[in-house]
Amino acid sequence: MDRGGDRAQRLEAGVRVRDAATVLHLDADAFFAAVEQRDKPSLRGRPVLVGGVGGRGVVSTASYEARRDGARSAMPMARARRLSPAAAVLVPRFAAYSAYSQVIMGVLRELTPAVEPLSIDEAFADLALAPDGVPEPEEAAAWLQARVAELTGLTVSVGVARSKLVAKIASDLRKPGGVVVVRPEDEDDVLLPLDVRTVPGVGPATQGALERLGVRTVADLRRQPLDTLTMTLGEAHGTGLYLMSRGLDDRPVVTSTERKSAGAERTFATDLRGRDVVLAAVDDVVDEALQRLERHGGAARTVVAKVRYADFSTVTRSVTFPYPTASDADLRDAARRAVLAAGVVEPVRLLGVAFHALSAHAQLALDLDAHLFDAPRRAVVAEHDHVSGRLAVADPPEVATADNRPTGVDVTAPADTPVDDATTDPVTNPDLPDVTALDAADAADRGSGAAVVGRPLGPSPVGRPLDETNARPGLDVEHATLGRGWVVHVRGREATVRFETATTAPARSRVLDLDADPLVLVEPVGVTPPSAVPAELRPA
DNA sequence: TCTGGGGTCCTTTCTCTT
DNA sequence: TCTGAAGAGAAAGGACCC
Repeated sequence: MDRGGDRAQRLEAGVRVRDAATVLHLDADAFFAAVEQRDKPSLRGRPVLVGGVGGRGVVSTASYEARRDGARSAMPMARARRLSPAAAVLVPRFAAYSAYSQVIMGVLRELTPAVEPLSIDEAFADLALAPDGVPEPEEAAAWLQARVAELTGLTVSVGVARSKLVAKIASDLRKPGGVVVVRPEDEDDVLLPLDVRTVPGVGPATQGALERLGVRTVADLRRQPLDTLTMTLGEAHGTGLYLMSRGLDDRPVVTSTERKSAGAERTFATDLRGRDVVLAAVDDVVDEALQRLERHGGAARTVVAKVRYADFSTVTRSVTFPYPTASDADLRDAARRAVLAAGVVEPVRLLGVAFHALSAHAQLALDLDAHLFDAPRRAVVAEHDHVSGRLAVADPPEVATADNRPTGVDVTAPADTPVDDATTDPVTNPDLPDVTALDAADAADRGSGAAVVGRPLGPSPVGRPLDETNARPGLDVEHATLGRGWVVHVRGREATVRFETATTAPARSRVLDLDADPLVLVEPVGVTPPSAVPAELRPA
């Protein structure tokens, strides 16, 4: 027997799939948009786009009404708005989604303690570990949907199968609000006709590679020899797809996973020019990244900077400490040096900072370190030159400057860089109105009643008075006498607001003079079960 | 049409050590 | 002292997911 076939046989024999459909996958339908429609009654039944509202924003979630117009996730927001001109365009409110998510995960845990959240709106659950015996898949799914609807007013789609792979595919087959149970004997009927793109892990690049092999469906994929797939897609991906095409997936439902990295990145409305402007922006991004790091252990050993230039090319550079550190100053300094190592001479579109090799405790910087390490608390900047293939390692300066920089890295700003970039750039100077974004907002507002205001938000504005600089469409606000509502649009000192919540009737928008009627930005109210809505306001 | 932001995982290339 | 092989670890880039 040929070695490839032998290997494939061993591989298949090593996978132990279950013999019954006990893996459940739950997926909340159009989650962000659905939560917005719950919390904003005037948007129910209307197209809603949630995502970045600046000139470079993309759609995170489109409601089903907006999808009917052709809007999709990951689509540039500008295009989505052209396709769905009546859509309300809102910024994401993660605090609200997180509250709804916790309720949904809690419902799953009523069913079984073995719940693996995949993201804010998706989870696996192992029905085989249900405390009171394994439930029938259809009954479990129906109960889940009813309970989630009762507590949140949202719909979820559910797939149940004997593996994560098939359960996840199944939950996607009858969205929204569907239940698909695939029993082992029916698996091939479901899997084989599917487009290979529906297999998790097959994105545009893999699809293109498979297309060149003549593979379009899962059935086509199954006909490919293992060696062909591993040579085309690499060892891990190739063997993974070989097994997936046969429904061979024995990954267990894992209830806890360790966070591997934490970071932040920001795309600027206008490309940044000049070293000082870039470094100032790095500090803002580092602040956000440090906040996230704090929530996930607080210490990291590696700092990775990402720089995306105007032409969309992306460069990453990293700095690794001899041991994990929780020192904000050290981590910030490392991030600045890594960004400089990436080079900042061209216009910068995006800056990112991520911390890797996380740990709960930073090692103490003992005097001993001075003996163990030539320079304690000093990291190494490694500059990997992919053209020459050589790695230049330099002892970086304590504080990087244009004259005092890692070897072989040109971080000098162009001589003609204006010194007042920070004061002319609307991104770094929030005092300047973003005229383009506001004009676009007006246009959207006329069509939709919901609007767009530009510029990224700084630190959390909750608790601050609403004004033109911190206003974003969809954010929650409160008025002393009119109560809670949400921002439609702010121009100058004039705010358009709808005073409505999940428990009120839809409200007309009201225009307020912020000097006479100040509004305060507030946290989302949380999850309101439909039963809390007065009976006369509930939909028939 | 013009491409977000949070992540995970994999592959390739290289260095260092034994 | 030099050379080569093997393995571990780091760095960078890329694909993918939601």
